[in-house]
Amino acid sequence: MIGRKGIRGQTTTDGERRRRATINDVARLANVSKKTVSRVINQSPFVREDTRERISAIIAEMGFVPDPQARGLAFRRSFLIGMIYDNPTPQYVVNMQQGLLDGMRGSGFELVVHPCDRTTPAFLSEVREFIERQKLFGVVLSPSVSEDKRLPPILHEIACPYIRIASIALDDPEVMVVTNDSVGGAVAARHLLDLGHKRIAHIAGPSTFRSAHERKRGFAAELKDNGVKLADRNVVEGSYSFESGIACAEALLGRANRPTAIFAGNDEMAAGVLMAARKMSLQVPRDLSVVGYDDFQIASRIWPPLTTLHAPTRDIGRIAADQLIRSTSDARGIRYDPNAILPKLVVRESSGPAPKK
Amino acid sequence: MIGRKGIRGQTTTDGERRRRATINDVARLANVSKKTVSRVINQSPFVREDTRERISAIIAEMGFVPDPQARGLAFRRSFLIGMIYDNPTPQYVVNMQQGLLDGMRGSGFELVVHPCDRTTPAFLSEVREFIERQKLFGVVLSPSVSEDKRLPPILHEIACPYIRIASIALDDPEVMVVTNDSVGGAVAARHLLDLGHKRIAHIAGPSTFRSAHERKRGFAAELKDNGVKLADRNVVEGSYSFESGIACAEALLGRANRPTAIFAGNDEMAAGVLMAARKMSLQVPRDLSVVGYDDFQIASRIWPPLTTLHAPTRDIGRIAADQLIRSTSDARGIRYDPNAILPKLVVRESSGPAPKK
DNA sequence: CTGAAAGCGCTTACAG
DNA sequence: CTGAAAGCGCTTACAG
Repeated sequence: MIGRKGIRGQTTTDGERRRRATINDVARLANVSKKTVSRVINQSPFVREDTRERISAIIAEMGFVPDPQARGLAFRRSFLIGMIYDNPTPQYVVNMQQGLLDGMRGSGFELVVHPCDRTTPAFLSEVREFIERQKLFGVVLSPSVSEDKRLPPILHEIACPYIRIASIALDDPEVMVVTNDSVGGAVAARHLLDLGHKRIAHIAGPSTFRSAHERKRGFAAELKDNGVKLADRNVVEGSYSFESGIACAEALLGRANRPTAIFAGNDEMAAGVLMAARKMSLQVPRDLSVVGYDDFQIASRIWPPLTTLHAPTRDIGRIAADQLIRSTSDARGIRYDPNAILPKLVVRESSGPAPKK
Repeated sequence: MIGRKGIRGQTTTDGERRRRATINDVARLANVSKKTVSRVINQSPFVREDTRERISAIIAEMGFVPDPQARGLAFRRSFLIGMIYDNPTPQYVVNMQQGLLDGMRGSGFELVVHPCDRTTPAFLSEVREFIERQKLFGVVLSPSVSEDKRLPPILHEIACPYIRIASIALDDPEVMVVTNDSVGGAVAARHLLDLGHKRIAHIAGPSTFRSAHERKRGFAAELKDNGVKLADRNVVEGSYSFESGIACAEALLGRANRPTAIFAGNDEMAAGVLMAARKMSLQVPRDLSVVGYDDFQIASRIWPPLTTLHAPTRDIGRIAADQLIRSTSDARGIRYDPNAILPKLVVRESSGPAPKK
């Protein structure tokens, strides 16, 4: 080799503008065809070991990285992963994105974000168009789009790998990351039972979210198993918003024989419960215990700091990306420990012993 | 034409798997060369009007959309816009993303998100690698990466268009969206002055954020113009975090002759101030007025609801994307009204009249 | 105003 | 195990 001068790597930073190295440059230097370089890039087993090593060394020295666009054109598939979501909570969105990026790091894939509105008529065709146009490598569907029955058939039709994140297994285990929200509901119930509560209420999330149903189901079942009935009149449905939390709490707390504990379907609604309690001059947790769900930042900012269920959203994202990337390789299959992503109770100051009588 | 059967549009949804239409399909149907179709796609003026109309009609009927990957390969530039950020606040990130997507809608561009850590040694080379590898169409830099002096020269070198979002004009106006945080600081000062406060303190953001400096500068200047000095001892520096807000507030409020009003550099720190005040049994706003900055969701969830400055982050994002996309077209130049993106005071319950003596 | 050729940087399908 | 040819779907540079 005639010194670094002949090498066109993108790592050189000496002012001079130079084009990035291509597969042809590598092939020339290695004295092989570009097809052989391609085999090394794509880890084909049909390359002699010493050839592979020689080429790998040259690739490393040049800092050659294959052009994802050219590769994508030839593969008829891009190296972009789409995150498709319609979740209204910023914290969830950011945690999930972070997790996906964690799982994609070093893989050469990039993350394209795609918020959408599941209630519009154009929703399905719009998502399909997006995927086909960008020839996405795959998509991660987060709640509530992940729960839409109409999407998987379309994704199969256009041969787009996907991972669905949802509170229960709605699909083949290999394409699911299950967040087990019913377990979280059960843990919330156990916590309140342990504190001696009997008159317990629940503010559920909107029925359009599967998580709302699962959190309620786990909560009610655990209460029932311990001889405490969650009366219908003590269950009201909110929209996962702060304002709906206030309204639902006012309804529950305005009655005679009001509940001594409320499990809200998420932190935002729990914050609304605290606000309503304050307006009604109820002390939390003396007069009323409150438990939320999510453990977003808000949980520790409000007063009193909120007892809640921590969902490891970022870890879930990392696992989802990992599964998606492996789904098209030989290493397919489920590799994560489902227990690692169970919701966990975080006890703060919004829950306490049931008032005596 | 022999009916819809001969047309390979991606809008057909009749089960049958068919490849997407290409420029060749359009050319064949229109009886022109693909080069002419290409001219129509790229809005070249060198096409006869009736030819253009005929081709446009066929494109519309087929639902033909050019493959961004192939186009990108030929153009040596992708149709991806990168958002590069290191802001710790989820709400900011999501609002900004939403705004960028608003500005990109219908343009054919997609948004690739790229969080990073400005403090690592590999930061610059990593960002450069990302842009070069993906041949990004352009990038939007949000604070605090937008404030890094080292980045623009690199972006120029690799000919990557960019927009910087920052509190002051750090660059050519055409590549900036300026958020005027000093104006927000001044408005906060005026509000507290109007309420009769004299002993006023400030919890600044970290000096690594330009916004921290600008908010403080505007605040101090407005106080000074009205004969109130912001004493050095009444200015402490936090990190924009909740915890730092608590610590700084404890330092300020623990002293004799404590301030009657605190302007915190953001809502998170303001929430910390409220938490500290509560622990010290100070009533807000009776004993202490608190003003924040950002008007994120948290501002209306905590107690008392926070008086704060609303920054129209989503609008700013939309404008940034719009500027970026236009920067490479004939329609370049600044098109937005700078007044439209000024921070605005939102008065809630955390600020009130200064205590009498 | 329009087109035939060559090329963007890779991979597939086919030989050897 | 390795390579020459053709192709992915577009655009640039050059003719006419």
